[in-house]
Amino acid sequence: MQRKGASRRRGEALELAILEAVWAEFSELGYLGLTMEGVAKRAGTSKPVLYRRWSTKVEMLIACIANRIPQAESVPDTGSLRGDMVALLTVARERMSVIGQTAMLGMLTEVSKDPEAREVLLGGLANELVNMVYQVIYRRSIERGELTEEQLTPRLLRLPTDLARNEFLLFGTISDEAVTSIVDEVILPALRARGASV
Amino acid sequence: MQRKGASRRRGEALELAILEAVWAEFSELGYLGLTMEGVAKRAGTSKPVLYRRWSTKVEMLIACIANRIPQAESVPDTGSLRGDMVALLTVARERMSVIGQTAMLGMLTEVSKDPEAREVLLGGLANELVNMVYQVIYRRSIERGELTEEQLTPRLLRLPTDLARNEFLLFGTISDEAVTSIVDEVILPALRARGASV
DNA sequence: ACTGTCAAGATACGGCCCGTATCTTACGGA
DNA sequence: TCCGTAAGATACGGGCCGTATCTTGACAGT
Repeated sequence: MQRKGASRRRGEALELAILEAVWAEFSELGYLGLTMEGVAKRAGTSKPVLYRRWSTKVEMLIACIANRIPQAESVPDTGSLRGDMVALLTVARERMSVIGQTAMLGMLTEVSKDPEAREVLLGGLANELVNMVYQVIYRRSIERGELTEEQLTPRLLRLPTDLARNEFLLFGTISDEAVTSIVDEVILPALRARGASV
Repeated sequence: MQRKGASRRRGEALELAILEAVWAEFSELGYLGLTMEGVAKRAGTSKPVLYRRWSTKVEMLIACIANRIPQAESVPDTGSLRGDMVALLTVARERMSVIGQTAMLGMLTEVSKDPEAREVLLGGLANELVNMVYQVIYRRSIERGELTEEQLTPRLLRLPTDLARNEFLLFGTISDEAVTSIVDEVILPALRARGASV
């Protein structure tokens, strides 16, 4: 289409240019306004080039986001479980804000038909946070002697991320008040009742 | 379009026939397959008739669901907070299953642009369950002397519904295991840590 | 019974985007 | 240099959108 004088791109250079265009379109028009045609035009390429790589818009967007949010930044060691947890939820909020409410809902929608795709999505983005809960925050707390391994369950590991996600899917944002009430009224009490001294 | 010999419907009779058609289309084709054109054809009417009532597909579906799920059945009194809570989550699961994962995501998507519409959706369907938590389950528990009013917070009232919704939005279903782990590892412990004897 | 009003119902339209098929053309490796 | 492969352009049928227009039936008031 465009790029008349330029040389023909291939491989990774092309792919990055496309993902760049995906992000630009997504940022300007939002998830609903994101179209294959628009991306192709913006990237100076054509639809078949996109469909050779991704078969749906969401798949493409997931690739784009995975490319933009490579690694989760670590959570600072605040010295207390409460502080760490607040910091984690803040990180979660920022990561979700980058994606946006509509896009998250859209991804879940696409992925709801295909359990395998769900694994990719949840395993890739959400589990990163869940793992951080377990491998960083709770581990620090165990080392401080506040928790024991046995007091933790898979459900408790998921809990912070689940509540943050729910809040974000409903309201498109996570207020400071939401963060503190989640931590102080749910997470910490649930741990205490299992014997933790947090 | 169709209904050649029949008399022309008006008002409520027409409206109910349309909502019937919405439900039929939705059940057969799912949320993504639901279209204004399809509904119009199935109801034996035409698109303008639909657009005179609802401006979007979701708005129409919400009206349909509100019509189909009028009142929440009450939760049986099992004699214990744990039993009541399990029963509530089971009711929540059934209500959500009727709607379906994709439709719930779709509704949230449409509603994400319009805070006012969100109030309608959440206030109408979700709050029904939240109110049941407060006005039925917790109240019974308070009467049994297990809880006091002061131990409850808005966040704790929302908690059961929030966790159920999150589970359903992610997986499209709420397993028995999910129900019990939510109750036994999160909700009850969180209450106990605040002084409840449940 | 007559008539005016209003919504039902039918149809058609431009538009957007989908997903794919086809063809030419450039790149890059052997 | 030649050849395979993928880029890039284009065109297509199709579906659904949302709206404008028109006719016709139902109902109410007199």
